[in-house]
Amino acid sequence: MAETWQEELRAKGYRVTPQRQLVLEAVTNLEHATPEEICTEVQRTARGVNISTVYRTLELLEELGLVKHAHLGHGPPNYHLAEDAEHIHLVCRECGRAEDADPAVAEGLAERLREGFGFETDVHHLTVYGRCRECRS
Amino acid sequence: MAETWQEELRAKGYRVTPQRQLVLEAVTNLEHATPEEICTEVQRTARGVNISTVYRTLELLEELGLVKHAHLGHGPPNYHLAEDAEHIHLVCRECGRAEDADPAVAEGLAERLREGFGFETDVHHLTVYGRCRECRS
DNA sequence: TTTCGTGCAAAAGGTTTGCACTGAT
DNA sequence: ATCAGTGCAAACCTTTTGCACGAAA
Repeated sequence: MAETWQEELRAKGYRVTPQRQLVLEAVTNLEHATPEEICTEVQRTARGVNISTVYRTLELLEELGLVKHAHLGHGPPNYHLAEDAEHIHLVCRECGRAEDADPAVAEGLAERLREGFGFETDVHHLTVYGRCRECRS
Repeated sequence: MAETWQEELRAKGYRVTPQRQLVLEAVTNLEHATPEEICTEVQRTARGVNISTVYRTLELLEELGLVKHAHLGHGPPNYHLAEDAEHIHLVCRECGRAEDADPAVAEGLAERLREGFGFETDVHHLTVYGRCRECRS
């Protein structure tokens, strides 16, 4: 970590604002959250922050590689820190809940896709649909 | 195939309508399509069909197990016949395009998830995010 | 002081719903 | 003759955009 994200922002001509710091903090604290949830969290500290600012900030932070998002089922996307431990999402089609699993379960998948399709897999965002233990019993 | 889907519909108290037949035909012909695209296809034959009918019909057909849907990135969901050959989706984060791959590339994944999590994987709906060959070069 | 970033409000998708009428049974 | 299904319009929800003001540099 040679430089902080604040320095990186400034180096690229972006400004460091309280809103941007708060959104990043919220993503850090919530771990997995929708834009709406992030906005609510931010507003606990700064009531005035607008949802459109949250969207714009998330887009920026993703561009900088600080956060990532995944699509888990129907609803809005789900944001988390890029530096969080990699994991895959198991989404249950029946109860809709998502649980995390170690990327090791997908061992071999990334290699086969790279060799067979020239496709560089983002294991971070692997989403597997199916039925969870509870719903099966 | 002991009974046709029309019989199945009637058996469950639903009615067989031209709209339902057309939507199922459209899903069959388009192979991978959004509700909007399906609607457009249906309207080539029956101009009056409304998008809300398409949504209601897709929901019904999915309930009956005739069609399935997957979420590929940002946009609207993607419907296809349930009986279509199983395949996984490779979605490129850069250009947004999706290509299909043989489920064999995910060999071992389903087994590990079942044993480790009691999770029954729906290989049909496996979506892998990453960067495609073109965008990498 | 110069722009960039923000809040606000409106627009823009995509999806759902209420209602009266139509048509499958 | 029923009442499920449909078209239509409006509501809804999430996300994007235009604009004028406020604040970071």
